[in-house]
Amino acid sequence: MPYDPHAIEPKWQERWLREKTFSVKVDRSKPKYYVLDMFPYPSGSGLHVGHPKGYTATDVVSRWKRMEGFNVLHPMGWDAFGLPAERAAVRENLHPAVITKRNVDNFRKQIQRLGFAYDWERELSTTDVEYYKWTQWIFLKLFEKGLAYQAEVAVNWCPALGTVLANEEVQDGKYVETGDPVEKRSMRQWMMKITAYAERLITDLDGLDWPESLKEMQRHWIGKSSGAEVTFTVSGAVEGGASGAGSFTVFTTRPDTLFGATYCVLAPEHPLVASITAPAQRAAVEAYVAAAKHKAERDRMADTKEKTGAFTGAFAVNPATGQPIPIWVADYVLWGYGTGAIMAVPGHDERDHAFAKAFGLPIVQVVAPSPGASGAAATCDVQQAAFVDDGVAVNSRFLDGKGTADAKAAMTKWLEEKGLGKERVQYKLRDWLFSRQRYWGEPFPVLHRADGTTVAVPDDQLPVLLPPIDEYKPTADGQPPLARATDWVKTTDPRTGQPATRETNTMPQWAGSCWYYLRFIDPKNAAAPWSKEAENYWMPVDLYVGGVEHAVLHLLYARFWHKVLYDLGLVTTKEPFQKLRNQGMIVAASFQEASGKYHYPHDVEETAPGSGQWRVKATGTPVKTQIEKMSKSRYNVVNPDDVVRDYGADSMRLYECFIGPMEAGGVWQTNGVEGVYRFLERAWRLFFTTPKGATRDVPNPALVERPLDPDPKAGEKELEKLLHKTIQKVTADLAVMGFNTAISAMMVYVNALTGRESLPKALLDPFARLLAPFAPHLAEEAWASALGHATLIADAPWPKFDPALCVDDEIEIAVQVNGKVRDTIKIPVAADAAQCQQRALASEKVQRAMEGKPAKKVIVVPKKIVNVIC
RNA sequence: GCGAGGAUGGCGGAAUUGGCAGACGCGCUGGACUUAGGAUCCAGUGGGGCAACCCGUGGGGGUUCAACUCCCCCUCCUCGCACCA
Repeated sequence: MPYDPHAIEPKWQERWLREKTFSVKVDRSKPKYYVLDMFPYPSGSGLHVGHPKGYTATDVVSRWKRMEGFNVLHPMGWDAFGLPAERAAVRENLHPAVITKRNVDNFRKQIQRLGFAYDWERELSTTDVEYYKWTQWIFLKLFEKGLAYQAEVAVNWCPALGTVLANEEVQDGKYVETGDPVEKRSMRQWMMKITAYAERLITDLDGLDWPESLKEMQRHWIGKSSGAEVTFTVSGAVEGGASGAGSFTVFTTRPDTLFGATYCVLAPEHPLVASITAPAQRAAVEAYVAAAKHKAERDRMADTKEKTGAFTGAFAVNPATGQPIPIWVADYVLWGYGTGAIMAVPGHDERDHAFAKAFGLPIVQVVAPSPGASGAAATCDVQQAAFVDDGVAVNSRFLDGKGTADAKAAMTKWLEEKGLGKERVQYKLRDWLFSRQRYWGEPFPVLHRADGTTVAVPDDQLPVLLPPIDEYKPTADGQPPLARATDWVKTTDPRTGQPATRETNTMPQWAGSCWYYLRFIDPKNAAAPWSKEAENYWMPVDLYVGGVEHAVLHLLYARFWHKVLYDLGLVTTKEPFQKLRNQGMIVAASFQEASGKYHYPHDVEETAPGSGQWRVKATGTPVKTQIEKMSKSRYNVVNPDDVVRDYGADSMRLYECFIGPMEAGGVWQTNGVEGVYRFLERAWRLFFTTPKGATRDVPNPALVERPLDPDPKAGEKELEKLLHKTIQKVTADLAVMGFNTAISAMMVYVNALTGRESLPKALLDPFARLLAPFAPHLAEEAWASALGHATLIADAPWPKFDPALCVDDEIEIAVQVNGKVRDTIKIPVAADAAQCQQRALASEKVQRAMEGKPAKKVIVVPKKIVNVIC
């Protein structure tokens, strides 16, 4: 029986588990390496081949680092709170914990089948009481610092579900999953003051080894902009008599254009709107504000082309010109950003320009193109289009002639001197809405006392357990599910004996994932979330791998909590994840009829090989093929269990690596799995053979314990060089996670060894170790049964290469004539330029290409190329 | 609209960062072994041409002895963000 993954894989997996091979402890005698996967949400549908792409990458790295002598921490756990389990609980009438356990067991089994080197002793779930106890504890740290607070905020409320929804879950005023209508409602919610950390969340990005695009996304999300705030007083001289009381402040990044501010706009939610609106305008303004209220914020942002608004009848004084300018209400000004009010400079802002055009407001030019400008930056007709580039101030009295940067500074200084404004930095980032009206999440460890104050549950009474309830639905009067546990809700404050009620909101799913990487370093600690010793040794995470979909939310929330913990002296690193890489998404072909109906890949066939035309096998209906994201509804999900069943875990792992660069994603193709499977078979046959008539493989008799044959004709010295080059290549590729090219190099090596009559073990022993991080089961089997080692290859040292053996004595270089390759010549690697030139010119092909003309110039790049110019 | 990334054989992808484009794998073609092959092994495989050669890295221009790689312009694709003042 040839290579049979099923005969060897379970055996080694059991042994790794039994011997706790990958369980690690703090060991100061070794350098540490902490490799972390973004832990999964254990869904009911199980793993698909996309998950293990990242897991395989981290596993290869952790096995390699381990062989390099590092003490490698590589844990796995479950981000298991969340809505899907709660919905399934309602559907199946089971407790969400039961559903969760079922899903976790399934995920664990699926993951273990792939032979990952996880320290399963550290497994955790965010739903474990011993885990969420500490999530609550950390929450209280934030609460005590004033970073967790309650506020009335506008939320997306879905009456049908009885819960608030995240912005991403709402589209066109409907819940994306069910289509139930969603309305805006003002509710008391828990908020996290992440905005207090905005500046540090931006600056500390600089020191991180993360994809630049991802850092950029976070910077944009935080959205820092510098400018000034300017105070406008409402002028009393209004026709119809709106009282001139009040003033408002605007934020602008272009204080230099203040002279061009020809009107102001308040957001519909701005409190001043009601008080300044003139009687004659009242009906129109109120109608406009009411209409704006009904538009979801997302919709409001969606149609940016049509500008709408209403004139309040009031005027403000432009502090620079002293002139009254009208105050409008318009929904293009957002209440949630800046001050909810703007000064409009239609000459130099596209939105203001569009609005001014729509309502016939004056447009004034206050910036002219710089003298040296060209192209778009040089043309300027502000009546036609806003000029938004930097330039030179005009029509701006004391600013005239100043460049934009100077003008900004001068105007800001002027405003400060007059007490009319000041410099200001503004962030797009808003505080984090931290509560959900759901059951399956961490209860807030707080008590609302009868006197209206909210206090922390004392540390020694943590955890606040999720109470059992009869139904996982909101109450009839719209309270969250936890309100059903009336005995639990009603309690007393242990410090004062005062009656109190418990919080019925729960924390969002992000809470548990904000600190799991810290629990992994000391998961069984009952006295503290983690020990100082463990934190000191293991942190920070050296390599964190996950999907880009967490680019902002999870990674920003976790960084925020980490910084709070840092300020509290609970962690010693400013940032949790030093190096981060994204794995690409795996997609697959799907097959769809013209009617839109999808078919499984095994239900369709190609009309003729290579035709690219496909049809349904049973009916002959033509289907179109397309490459799409894997999803159940598209019938194109590939389950890793099936791949393991057909080809084994090692092939699955290898294909995940070989499909392309790790961060690039790729198309899943069964043929590709067959390709790596064949490679493993060839590798296997170097170590084992099946004797005639035998059912079991025996060590390959060609494997011999002897020194390499020095005779060049034997070719073994050449193979030794190839071995060292392969070690060099694979090692270098691992360092940059270039798994696909590392495997390619190993394929070349195996192809070179294949078919040889005699195989000195010196050529195979290091190769088995190279292969071990990628195909650990096969490597262990070869290591033990064919090479005769008693210890695990997982503990073997990583092979070293001899740089001297990585260079050839003689190399082939190309010879060009006038830039075209005409010949290749073999020269000693040490040949100098003169020798190269001489050898090149001696070539017959080169001579012919030169057509008898003399060489005008010869460029020689040693070890690379010779180019003869004639 | 803004930002980032990308475009290389029939397909997935390589290319030491300016030095023989297409490593490796899939697919395909031919052959060997076979009762058989959808197993295995060997050979071939960017396009054109009998050939010498010519043409080829999305398109156009440029720099250079030499460009997938650097510069300018354009097209298309993917992913973010999107009235953020």
